[in-house]
Amino acid sequence: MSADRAEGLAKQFKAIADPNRLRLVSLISSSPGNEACVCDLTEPLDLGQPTVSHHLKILVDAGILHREKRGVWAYFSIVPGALNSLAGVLTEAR
Amino acid sequence: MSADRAEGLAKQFKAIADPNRLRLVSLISSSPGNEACVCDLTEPLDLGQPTVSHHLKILVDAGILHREKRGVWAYFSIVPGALNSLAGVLTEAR
DNA sequence: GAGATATATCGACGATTGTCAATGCGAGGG
DNA sequence: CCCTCGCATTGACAATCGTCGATATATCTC
Repeated sequence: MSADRAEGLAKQFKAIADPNRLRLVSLISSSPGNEACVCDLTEPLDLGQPTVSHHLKILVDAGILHREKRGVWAYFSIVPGALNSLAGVLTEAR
Repeated sequence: MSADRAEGLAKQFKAIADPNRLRLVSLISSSPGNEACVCDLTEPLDLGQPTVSHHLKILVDAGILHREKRGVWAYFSIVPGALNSLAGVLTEAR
């Protein structure tokens, strides 16, 4: 594996290598419509709103979550295939 | 997902969420016999021996690598199923 | 336009991480 | 027994990370 590819993959794995971000992904994927806004995510994680917003930004920057603003709310959903792509790296490197 | 489960999974993802550790896993899996010792891994990564040893320890502690000492050498191999288990978390949380 | 609400950004702080140089440790060979 | 070789551990350092309080921005309502 090249150093450049390893760098890119590491950034994506770093994005999900945090307990609160793992729970964010899990919460969003199990939400109605497969999407959720920040106000739905602060309470179950017991974190402040700026912290949740920060974690969501990291997941969006890594290409794992999609952000769509509708009115005052920002709805986050999982980018189709993003997690499968990461999973593929692990299964083929066996 | 419970906070405890998220904590445990995050530790495993953290172990592979580093470019040099991703390359270590890749190097070991593509080595003859699916194993390698530290001296085979320092040069391709361009890192010092203590640093490589440190990264390998993190991967062993996370249950991803297996360490077997034969004589003076320490041979590292990938724990069967460890990466598949992690990949499964990503595919089912979609 | 004034106020309320949802979210993003900023600045700061302690905690963790990746790396290295130096050193310790165990196994073999002479 | 001493010396060498492969590896692990320690201590230190800068860099990054997770979290929070304060503040800014944007959108809706009245």
